Amino acid sequence: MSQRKTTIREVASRAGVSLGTASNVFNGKAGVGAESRQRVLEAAEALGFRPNSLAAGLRRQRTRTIGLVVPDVLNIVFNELVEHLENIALSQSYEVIIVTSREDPEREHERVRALLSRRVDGLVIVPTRDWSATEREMRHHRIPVVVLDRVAAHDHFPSVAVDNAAATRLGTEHLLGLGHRDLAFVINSTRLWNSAARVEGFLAAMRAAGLEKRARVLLPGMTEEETRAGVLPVLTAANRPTAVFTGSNVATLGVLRAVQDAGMAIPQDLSLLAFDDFAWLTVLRPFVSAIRQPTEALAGHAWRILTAAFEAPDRPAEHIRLPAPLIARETTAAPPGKVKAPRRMKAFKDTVDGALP
Amino acid sequence: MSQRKTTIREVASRAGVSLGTASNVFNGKAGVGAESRQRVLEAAEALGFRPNSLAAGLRRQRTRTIGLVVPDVLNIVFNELVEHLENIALSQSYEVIIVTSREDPEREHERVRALLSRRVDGLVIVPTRDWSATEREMRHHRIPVVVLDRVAAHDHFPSVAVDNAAATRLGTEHLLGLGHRDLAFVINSTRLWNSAARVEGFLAAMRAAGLEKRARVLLPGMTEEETRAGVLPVLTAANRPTAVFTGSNVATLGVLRAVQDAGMAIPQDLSLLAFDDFAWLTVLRPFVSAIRQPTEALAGHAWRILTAAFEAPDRPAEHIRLPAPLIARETTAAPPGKVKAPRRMKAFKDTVDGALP
DNA sequence: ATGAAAGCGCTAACAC
DNA sequence: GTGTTAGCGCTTTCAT
Repeated sequence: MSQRKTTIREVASRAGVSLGTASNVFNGKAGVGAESRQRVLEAAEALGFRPNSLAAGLRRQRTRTIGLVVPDVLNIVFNELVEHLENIALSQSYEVIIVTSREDPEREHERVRALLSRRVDGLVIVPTRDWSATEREMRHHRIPVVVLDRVAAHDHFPSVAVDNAAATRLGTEHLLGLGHRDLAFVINSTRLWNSAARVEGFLAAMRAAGLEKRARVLLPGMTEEETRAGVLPVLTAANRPTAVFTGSNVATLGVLRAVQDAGMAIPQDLSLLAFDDFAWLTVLRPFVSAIRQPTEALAGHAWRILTAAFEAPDRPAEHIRLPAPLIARETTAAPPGKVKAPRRMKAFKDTVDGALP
Repeated sequence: MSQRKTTIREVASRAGVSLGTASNVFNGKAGVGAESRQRVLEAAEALGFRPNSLAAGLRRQRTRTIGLVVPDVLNIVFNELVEHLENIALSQSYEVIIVTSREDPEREHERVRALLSRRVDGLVIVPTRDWSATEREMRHHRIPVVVLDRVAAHDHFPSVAVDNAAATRLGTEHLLGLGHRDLAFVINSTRLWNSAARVEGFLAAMRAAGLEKRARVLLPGMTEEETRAGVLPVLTAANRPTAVFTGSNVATLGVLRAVQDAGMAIPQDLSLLAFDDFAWLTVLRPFVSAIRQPTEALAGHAWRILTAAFEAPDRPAEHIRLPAPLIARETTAAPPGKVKAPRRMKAFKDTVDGALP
């Protein structure tokens, strides 16, 4: 190999036109004779010409490429976001370059710098816990940015996410309505702003029910294994919760493993409600009740805001919050105590002891 | 924004050195005075300099970037491949640009052209059913390519995959050993060469057991929904199989839905063996027996071969086939007939009628 | 050890 | 409608 690639110059000379004319053909510019155009196209075909987008981007100072930073490619939520964003982008003849931070602020920063070096026109980022360095870099470079999913209360950049607090409030009320009183909310970290909002929604609902004392928030760590290990003891304790609400996919996976280890049955011994829904939750038993994020709509807003910023860079930051519906399936049911001693519908007043005999 | 980005020239002049010296600093070239180096670094920091990799790539004629073409970002197998490949690449200070074909040969071709325009140094591709156009393009451009996962019997390019036929032979023997005689193998399409190999392994094992008449191969389509719709009637027919072996994730998902629709219980009514294993299969009930692809090893080989081709482009194509282990869990058990009329261990000789009463 | 200069392949501005 | 030309920002000889 290493045989030099065909350049537009060679195409032009083969077609017997000037370099500029050939360029105009490939860029669909008006003012090229039908015959010349035809000859250029033929020459390009014959020579196997592939325009060098490095050169074009360098010259044009725009790449029609956006960067997308996600923490992880193994998380289905991010996959869906990637999928939708890429589809929208392609439909507008933009491309997206995906990089992953692996929940590591340093790697995130480094990956963003790589994107900046590639001169992407804009950036969509799902940030890590501590992305201040990354954020500073982006601000410094004055590149259009949209923060997706893991938003803060007051992001400097425009942001789009689900209304996390409302979503967990909804979920908690569902559990409460089923008769649960001892609830645990399991999430990886509250350093993520959206996680904090999820916790907040959970707590708010518990508070409204006068149950704040019975509300437990577990923060076992960022991985599935840490979650399993951290949750297991509370599941096997005498005063264990009767329902667990997980704040993310990895939390759900970890809790499920802990439940396995504890030899418990869902929903007989324990109810489970998951944040983030996807296909496998609906096909293996028990079907998991979940809160579904509208990933396509999220991606759509992110794209809209980003491209608007291409036109008008200095418009005020828009902040979108979408509702996330709850889908009740098989894992959320009445607590075990309920069966033995049916409650008398005192609406959130008294208690049913969820502890096992 | 639109404020011009800092260039290496500005950095150099601020540091009081020539452009070339600054360049040498950023590329870690020897022969730069410690003092100059220091000044350049400071200037770069102060100015927020980000080297323009478009310009560098254009000049250098190499981008230290590889392209990765996958059919889909929602399939966990491809996600794992992406994850591992990206990690290896980054550790060698290469980057990877991921594009998706969505199982569409035209989109695949178009995406590969985009990658070519970006002047990636090499390509790893998980091809679609009919990638002849794509393949021709790649050959024409004489760029190093490795075919991953969806390999053919005799690929022109080096290839790495699991030994598909051996894997399904293994799986089929497992089912046979459990006492099943009426087996169905469900896969999306045999136009994928690796799928063809999977079918072949299944058939070979059935033939070896003298059961070729009882072997059924179902090709319901590329989507989960098509699979569900196509499989449901055969599951509810009088002469239904007692075990289903699915050849891919989407087939598994579709079959699971069909099983749901049919109101059947796994493994009591039907055994299920899946090709491709992952976390959720091990955490919701029943735990699904599966054949696991060693994705990390696959990615490792792909990378090794690709980078070897950077050094020696004309070496003969290497073809790697790795074994894929079977992990027996809860979904594979003895067929229902077995309970009523235990077989007398005539080793694959006679039959147990798997049809339900 | 450092500087000057050529040029990677392309687009856009301008001339004809 | 078409051709010419000047860079885009960088790396890489080649002098010094």
